[in-house]
Amino acid sequence: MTKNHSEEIRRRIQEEATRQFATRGFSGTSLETIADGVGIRRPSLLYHFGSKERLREAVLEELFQHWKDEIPRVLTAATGEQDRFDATIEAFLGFFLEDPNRARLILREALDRPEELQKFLQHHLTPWSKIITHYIRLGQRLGLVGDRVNPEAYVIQVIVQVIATTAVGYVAAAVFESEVRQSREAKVAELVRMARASLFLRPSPSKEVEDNG
Amino acid sequence: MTKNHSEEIRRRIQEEATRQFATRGFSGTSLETIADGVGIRRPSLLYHFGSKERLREAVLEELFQHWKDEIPRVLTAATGEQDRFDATIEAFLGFFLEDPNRARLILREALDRPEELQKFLQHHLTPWSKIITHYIRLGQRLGLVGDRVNPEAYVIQVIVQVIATTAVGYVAAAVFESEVRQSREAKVAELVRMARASLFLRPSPSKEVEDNG
DNA sequence: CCTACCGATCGGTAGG
DNA sequence: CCTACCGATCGGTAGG
Repeated sequence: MTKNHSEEIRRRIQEEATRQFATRGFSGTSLETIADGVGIRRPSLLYHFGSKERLREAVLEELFQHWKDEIPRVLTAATGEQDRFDATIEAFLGFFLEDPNRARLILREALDRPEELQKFLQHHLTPWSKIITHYIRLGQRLGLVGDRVNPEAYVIQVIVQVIATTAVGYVAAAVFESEVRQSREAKVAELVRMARASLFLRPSPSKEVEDNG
Repeated sequence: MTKNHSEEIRRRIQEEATRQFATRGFSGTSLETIADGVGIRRPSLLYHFGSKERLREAVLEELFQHWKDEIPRVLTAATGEQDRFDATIEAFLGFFLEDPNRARLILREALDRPEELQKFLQHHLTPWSKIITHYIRLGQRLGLVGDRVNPEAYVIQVIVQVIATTAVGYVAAAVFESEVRQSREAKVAELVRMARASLFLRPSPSKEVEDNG
């Protein structure tokens, strides 16, 4: 009884905190405005999360856990080279498009606490990024991927690109007047086109391509 | 005499504020720590810049002015298609590589005050970004640039990529262990390679290419 | 350029 | 889950 209600209010606090931390930043958000958003008083919030710092940790932990759960589901799915590329980048993009605040939180962590984010990336993402570079090198041996591609640097660039575009891409779009301003879909489509065109040697190979003589 | 000294201390305050705003954010920085960094007291700082908000405006104005001055110098220089591409992206990248805090400040503005940044981009960058898309369309007519390139979306993606990579690229590099971690140069080289490979149809055309029959 | 001081807001605690 | 209260820190002002 009490427990269900307590978990529910905890969830609502964490949800509100996620939104406010993402849009105004950690130091730009006060516990007062979070409590207001939930409809309770600040000391009540502090009963559920002992301190502002603990609330921040809970928000990030949920985000990272969600991300970690998503990765293996994606990488183990697809089969062919092109297939694998499509599935990976679409799932990766989809995760952040589903809620751009995820990308904003990560970008803010990269700016505010770079060392801590690096530790998380190193411990939880390294095995998976190594798998991706392994497949890129396989593609190079098969003659599908250009030799001038630097697999590690390529993966880093795509990660940065996906997160930055979903977080603040709409702001950058203001370099054009509204008549030609690009929709979110157009920007995402161009991102995928660029990632693909700068990886594969041929524009859109069929799945059976195996002979490169 | 007094004026020279006053201008000098103003410069030092602005410099220190630029560094602290970029690394800790506007709301994460107190006037006290800025004054400390300069070696004066907070009320003395407030004599030069009437308020924290005015200091922020001065910091951003300097950055934006510097950027605006740089653009025409670059775009009017180069001649050929490939030349123009190299000169533009190198100068654009160089501006942020020279001081990554510039990229961090812009990224923070995009997160903290998106509407204001959009206004700046719209008023001061639109003419120049239109020139770039004009040249991309010229390249498409000449058969040098692929038809599937969306000129506006491409420009937006490259802008986002350059700023995000120079601001926080080194953090993302932690997805690999230190043995294979990429140097700044490797990441920048890959960024340029990706931008080029996803724009031009042929890998590295010679400069004299003008006949597309 | 300083010291001294201001009200407002911050995160957090006591006690119920 | 609340009211009442805490010290610390915030940006900013007075006055010299």
